[in-house]
Amino acid sequence: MEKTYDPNLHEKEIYKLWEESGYFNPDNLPNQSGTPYTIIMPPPNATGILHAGHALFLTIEDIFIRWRRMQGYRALWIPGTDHAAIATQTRVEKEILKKEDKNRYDLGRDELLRRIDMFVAEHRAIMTGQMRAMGSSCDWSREAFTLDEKRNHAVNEAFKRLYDLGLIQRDFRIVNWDPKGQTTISDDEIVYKEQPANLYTFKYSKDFPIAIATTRPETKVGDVAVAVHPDDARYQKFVGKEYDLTFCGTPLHITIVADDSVEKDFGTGAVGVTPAHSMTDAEIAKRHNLRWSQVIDERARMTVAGPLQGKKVAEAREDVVAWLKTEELLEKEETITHNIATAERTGGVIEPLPKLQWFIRVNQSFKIPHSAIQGIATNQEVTLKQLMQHVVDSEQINIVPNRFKNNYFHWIDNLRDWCISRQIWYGHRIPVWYKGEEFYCDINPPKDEGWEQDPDTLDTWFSSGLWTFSTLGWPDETKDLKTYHPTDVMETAYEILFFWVARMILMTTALVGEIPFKTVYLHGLVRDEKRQKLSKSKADSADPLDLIEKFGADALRFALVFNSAPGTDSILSEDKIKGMKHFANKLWNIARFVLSNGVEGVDITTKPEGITDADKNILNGLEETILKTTKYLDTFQLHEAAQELYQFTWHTLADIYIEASKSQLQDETQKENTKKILLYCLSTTLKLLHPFMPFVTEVIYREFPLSQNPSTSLRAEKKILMIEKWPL
RNA sequence: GGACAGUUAGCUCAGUUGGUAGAGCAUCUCGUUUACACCGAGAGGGUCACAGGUUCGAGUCCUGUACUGUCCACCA
Repeated sequence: MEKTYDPNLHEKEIYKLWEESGYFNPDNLPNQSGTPYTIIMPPPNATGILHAGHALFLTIEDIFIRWRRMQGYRALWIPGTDHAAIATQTRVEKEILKKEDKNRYDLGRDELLRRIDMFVAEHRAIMTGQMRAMGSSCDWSREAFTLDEKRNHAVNEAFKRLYDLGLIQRDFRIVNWDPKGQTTISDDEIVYKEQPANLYTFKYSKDFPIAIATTRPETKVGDVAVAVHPDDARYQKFVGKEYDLTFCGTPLHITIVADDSVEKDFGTGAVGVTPAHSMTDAEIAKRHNLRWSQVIDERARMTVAGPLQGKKVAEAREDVVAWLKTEELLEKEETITHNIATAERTGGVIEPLPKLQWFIRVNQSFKIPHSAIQGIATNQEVTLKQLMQHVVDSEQINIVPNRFKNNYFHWIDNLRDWCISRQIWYGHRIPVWYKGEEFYCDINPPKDEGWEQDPDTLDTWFSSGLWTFSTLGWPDETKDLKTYHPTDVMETAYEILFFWVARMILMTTALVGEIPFKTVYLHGLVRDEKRQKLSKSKADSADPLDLIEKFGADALRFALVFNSAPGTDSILSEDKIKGMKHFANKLWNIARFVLSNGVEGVDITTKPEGITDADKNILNGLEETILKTTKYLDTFQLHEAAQELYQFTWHTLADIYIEASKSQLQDETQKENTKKILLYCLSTTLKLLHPFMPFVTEVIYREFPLSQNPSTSLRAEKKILMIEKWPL
């Protein structure tokens, strides 16, 4: 053994040893009667490469998996990647535009998809390489991709079943339209940005009795009503009256309505209702049976006949304001700050538009075809919202840390129907065909002629929502599905609780009639030394591979979990990783000391007894560390487990007992027993540390004399630490 | 506007049923010994944001205040 531990000399070889052992696949584990234990990896987006944040989730999940595997569970960890529809297409389109000055329509659907596939293949290869370098003991034979053939099959089947249950419906509604990306997006893909804006107060015409206020005067050519609060004494006398007038060259028919949603104290207390270009206005319109008048198109240009026609909304706004000034209708112009809705991926300003789209109806009640969920019977009438609430409320699913429950329930309370159709090309095509007014929804195209498939694709979260069971073979009744579902832990970032976790719960309860997972473990964000959020879009984000090269995968892993609690953001500094590299080296040298003391033939199959006080103390200390580490892992406190192991290994085993052993080894009456205790402590410590620092512990274990670890398997010459029995 | 966190040693953070304040890094002193200088022995450093309250006892529970951060909603 060299004097200092050099990770680069060993890691690749050790990973190969594990991979070739076949034990990443639970079907090959020696204990086939063990309880199944499952984690499905949150699939990273195929848009980039992994950063330190991904390194954190890989580490945490690998710790759980390795620990359970050592405990004799049939531990399954399925790796995968996400096609991330909008994110990926946007990314590739940007690149093509920059390099070739071409847009998606110049290339055409087939060519764009071919380019995206190439891009994705390249990034998937990089990412799986990174996962291996981290030491991830996932089952590569079951690797999945959200857009591969099996997952596409699951998506089509899921769509059809939900459609047949009446939970998916095509409807003409106001949706979030991204004029830049030329697609609809869901409420969750909106990012609000605070910006100053002008709030204009004016009347439609000289004769109109009520002034209204708006930041978007150009939309007023689409107004059909003015809404006031029912209790507003100023306006009560006008309610029910109708006015015909001409606004900026456009004839308008305005009805005065009373609606509770209007705030008396904001602006003039009266709202110009534009049903076609505002969600809230559409709701008012619905309540009062008002018609819609669309005046803006998909390119954010005015469609209304007259002077504004064809103009961009920003220009039209200036024109309308100028007209108001000329006509002396403008009463007030003030600057306010307000939140502007933009698309998460393209940055485009959202234009609410009425469109015919596909929706998942979260408040629609249906008879659940099958339920193994406690408190929900097969064929019971439920809604998706109720299912999502029930499984968390009844604690069939636990969230760690618990405080995130509040967020979850709050999100569900505010949840509206989910728009799932997208006008982008990359993704799962909607399995619906049209012929005139006829619909055909099935997993395969209709046999007869004349049908045309819906050109749209599905929101990427639709396929991600199926992830925990589509990776296990659903809709087929596979052995995997029976064995490994529901899964045990969903380990992911708290950021993604709504986007993803909630949707997995929705899909799984409705389609499988089970919970997707028993525990949701949420980790925090990893920030760099400047407290900046790491993200794949930033070029300067530390590549885990660089850190591994510099400090070793074990040091990186230990630094990521050391002293950072679940659900809490943490800062990863090179100093911290360096400290953990020192720890790996310390362990290495403990091993060098123990193994250089002639331990060949020492029997550690039975637990040693202490002779001296030092002996007794270290054995007690070890016992306590075993108990504590196991308890901490059981309760998802990895940071405490890591801390405990660090303290024991360095400051108890090395600093105290090894020092004491030096004199004991000189004493003939104590010599043999001391060796036994040293070797026993080392061997046990390696097992306890293995889930956290798999490489160095495995390397050291291979240095044990053959007499200590003869292989029980045909697959290896020596026992593999990875499948040794956990000390408790 | 609503919700949730955080505020503990110079820095980064732990501290789960309330019981005499902890770790890593950094600092200072000493030290070369069957492993390790990526080391050892030792030391300094905190009225646990603030103000009340409950309690024999509060970093930990309750109320309020201040600052920082995050999420959700979104006002036309």
